[in-house]
Amino acid sequence: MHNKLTIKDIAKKLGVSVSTVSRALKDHPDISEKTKSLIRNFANEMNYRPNVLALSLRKQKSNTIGLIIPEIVHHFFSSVISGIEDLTYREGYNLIICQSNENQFRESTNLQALIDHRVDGIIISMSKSTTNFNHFKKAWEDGIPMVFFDRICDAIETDRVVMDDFEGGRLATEYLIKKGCSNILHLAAAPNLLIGRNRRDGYLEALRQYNIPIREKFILKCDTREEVITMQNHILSLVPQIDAIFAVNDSTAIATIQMLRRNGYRVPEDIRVIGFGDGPIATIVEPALTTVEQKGYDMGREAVRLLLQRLNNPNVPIDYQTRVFTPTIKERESA
Amino acid sequence: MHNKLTIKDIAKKLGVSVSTVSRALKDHPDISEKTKSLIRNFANEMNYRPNVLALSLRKQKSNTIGLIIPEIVHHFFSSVISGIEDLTYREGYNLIICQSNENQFRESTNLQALIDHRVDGIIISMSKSTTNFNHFKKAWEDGIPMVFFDRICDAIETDRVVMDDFEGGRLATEYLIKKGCSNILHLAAAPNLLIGRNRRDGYLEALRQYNIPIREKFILKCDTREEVITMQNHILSLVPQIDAIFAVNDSTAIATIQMLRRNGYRVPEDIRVIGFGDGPIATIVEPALTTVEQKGYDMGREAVRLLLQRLNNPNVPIDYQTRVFTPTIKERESA
DNA sequence: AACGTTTGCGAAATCGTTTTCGCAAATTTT
DNA sequence: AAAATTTGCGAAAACGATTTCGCAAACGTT
Repeated sequence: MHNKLTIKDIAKKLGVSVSTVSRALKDHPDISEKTKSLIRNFANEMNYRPNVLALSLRKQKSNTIGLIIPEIVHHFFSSVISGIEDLTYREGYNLIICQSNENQFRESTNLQALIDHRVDGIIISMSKSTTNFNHFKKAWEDGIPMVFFDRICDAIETDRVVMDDFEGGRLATEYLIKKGCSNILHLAAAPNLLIGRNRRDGYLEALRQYNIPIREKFILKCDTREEVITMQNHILSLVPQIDAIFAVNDSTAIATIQMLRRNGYRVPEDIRVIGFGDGPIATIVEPALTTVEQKGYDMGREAVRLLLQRLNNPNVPIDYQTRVFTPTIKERESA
Repeated sequence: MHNKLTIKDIAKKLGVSVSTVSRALKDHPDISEKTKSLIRNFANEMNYRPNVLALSLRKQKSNTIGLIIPEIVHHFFSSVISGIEDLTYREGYNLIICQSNENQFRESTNLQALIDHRVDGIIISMSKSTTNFNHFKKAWEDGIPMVFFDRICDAIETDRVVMDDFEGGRLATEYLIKKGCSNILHLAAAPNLLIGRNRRDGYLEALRQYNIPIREKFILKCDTREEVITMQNHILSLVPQIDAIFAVNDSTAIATIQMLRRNGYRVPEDIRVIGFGDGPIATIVEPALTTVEQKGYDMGREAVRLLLQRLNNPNVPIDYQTRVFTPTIKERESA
């Protein structure tokens, strides 16, 4: 088994040197057409395939890029992976994927493993639990090209691909205001999450823009389906005073819609609800969820593009770039 | 940049030979404790990391396994990836992921790329459009260990991890029958997909078991949300004669439920609907979808286990194994 | 003291490529 | 016809590790 044909075997079989075979297969001008076609035909016939490992070792380039992602089973992240995979495939790169499981230790191990594998570059979204950035710093000092996306690490300077969460929060809130709402409840994420803070700040900004007073009690920490259930009574107690809800993510928004309907409220007639982060669940709920669209696939592709730009110009120093994806409102029925 | 320290550098710096360094780092008994600790300390201090590429080339083993998956953005598949990633990580393997996008040509290219990379083994779920199996046959003849999961290729003998789709189909149909239904429409997959055939056969078996006549017109090729919309009129024309629907997957089931409700039917009172393949969308729809549970994460882990079993016993011939995951009904409200 | 055995290490081959350098033979130039 | 150039190819050194083989020095045995 695994009797892989090598360039050496071909050379022996054909009575030429390995250098000649190598050159013939690469169409080097030093080799005569006659020899070239002899070698090429034989190689094709025998289905010769070069050993990528040997090649990478020799060329000091593995044509592989690494990806560290907090969680694969997650619509946004899997969309990003898909975008990354599509582009790397087209460009002839391979993709090694690691999952940090939101765990700093594992993230650090993954990073080391990728570097050990001599990947040409790394794309990362940081784990939630990461508070120490030494592993990133070390990799950065090693000079390995990195692109952060979505959950960026601001302790080091790298290329970045991010959503404009602030603008997303502002847009969502503005959308509700333009529909005539002025008492808007915000179901927010935990305050230590940058993303959540930005969305909340966008919410606040929209209120300010339209001269709507900000009320602290209209901002609730509530960012999971479960939490909606736990906080049901609290939320319902506020409902008589509000005419819209902006939830920090879709599953919270959907859970809220369902909770409201079970309690006799109509969406969007009585209360408008808007979410954040367009996934497959948004189209399933009734009424279909109006939400802020997150373009995971495109962000993935952009991350690859930034990385390749660096890989293809290894000695040209390029300023670190940050690509910002401005979200758009995906209008459906709930708001 | 990228001034990676090699074993040669260490040898030179310490005035010993490369072989000594290599052996010292691997704790070979031929090396004296004194030399060992000298070398080890230096290596640690300088943060030496072996070059995996060189190692793989020398050892003829890359410690990498390849995965070809039809679509990453898909709850079942991303669960499988997660299970695969978790176990490969724990066992010290790396994972190269390719996405065939349900495209035979790309599947074949991916396979070749993985083989070129000298992965130690490959885990695959076949693309929907694959009708020619030569690429698999060639890989099989090359002797590269393969494990198929879910969408297996029955043209070649390999290890397999499958759902018992037949039993799933039978269970789902039986469930409906026991609820008192006897005119059950089956929305089926394309006939070239084994999975779809098995689910359909399970459906037929249940009907036979309960002496319910089989009617060809109650089996429709319709396995996507879009197709439900295209075939809406056809489906609605059958509705007066039926009391239940068994859909080959969840998104079809959900699209059907919504289509039915828009047309004035109540689920499950007028028509019961059951799906297949429990994902997050099943809990979102109203009424929540009763469906056949698919354990993607566990299947992924099992695929890795089968593969490792072969990789760890390279010369022990093991009979090809097929691991069958028997599904269970996840009872919710729609059936 | 002569011989055998162990200890500790180095030289060199190997894995499969690419690439620099060199060198005959063929060809062109003078 | 001699000199200069070009053509076509091979030898060998990388890339970074492991591993077989060999060999000197130190040690133990009679």
